[in-house]
Amino acid sequence: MNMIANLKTDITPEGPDYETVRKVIELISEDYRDQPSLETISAALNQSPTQLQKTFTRWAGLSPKGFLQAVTLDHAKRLLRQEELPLLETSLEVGLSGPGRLHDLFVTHEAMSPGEWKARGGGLTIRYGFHPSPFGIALVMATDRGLAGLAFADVGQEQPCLEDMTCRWPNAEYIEDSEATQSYATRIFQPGQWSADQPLRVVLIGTDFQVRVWESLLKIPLGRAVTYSDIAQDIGQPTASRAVGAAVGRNPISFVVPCHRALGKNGALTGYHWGLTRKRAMLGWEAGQM
DNA sequence: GAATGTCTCCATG
DNA sequence: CATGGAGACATTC
Repeated sequence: MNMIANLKTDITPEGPDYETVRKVIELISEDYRDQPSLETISAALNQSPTQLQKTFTRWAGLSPKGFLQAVTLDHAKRLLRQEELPLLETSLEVGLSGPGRLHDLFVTHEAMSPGEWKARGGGLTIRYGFHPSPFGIALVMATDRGLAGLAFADVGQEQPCLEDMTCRWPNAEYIEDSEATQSYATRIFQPGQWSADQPLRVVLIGTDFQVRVWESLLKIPLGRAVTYSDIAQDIGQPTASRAVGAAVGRNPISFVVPCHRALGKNGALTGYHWGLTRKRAMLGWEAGQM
């Protein structure tokens, strides 16, 4: 439990702001029919409209109104439709020089061998730590080869979140070491520190099929989105969209491997392992980074 | 648009 | 070999 005490001293204000933002997004997605005004929302959260506006904008880089805009079906469709650039064919190297990726987080990745996957994490040492993030509490997991896991939890839900992750590689050795994971957290959640010069090292641990799907996800730049069938196409199995969905859902490095940029063919968000609210939050937050 | 129902596909265990 | 899912599509309100 002392991990929670540590949170306060870590990067702020991004951590606490998310609680407010989360409630706003939740409220809006439940009552979207009534088009709740800023006043209604702030009253429900027991805050003044101006204060809410301020918190929200600090978090999102967007006004609540702009954020709402960014999370509508219309906008999602727009993200999907920008087909002028060769999207999934774009290699990381090509992306490096592309102006559209200037503000994206750059990643180099390696995949574990099938043998290593079969060992279910055996022989692997994984260090982990909880850190505040713009999307709630982030669980960061790293091997000496690089970032291996990134998960999210709401306050008080750290334990189930940790189990969700450790179950995936049951034979690994786990060491709580938030000092070791801190630099990853800082790097990932501060767009100012995203740079193409020093890409983030990432290790993909999964089945062959899953790894191919995750590699495909890594090619989606900030401000774009693809459908599950696009990905199926990209990995050469055009009819496997449903299996792709399952694989996307098992992505162990959420956010860094941008599974939130995978949408249904009609632009609907369709699902997210760490909660649809978080998926909305990520898409909205990213809209504010562009 | 949203909600509901049906059909199909394929990785996973 | 059974299973079921973060899909796709059609139909209806």
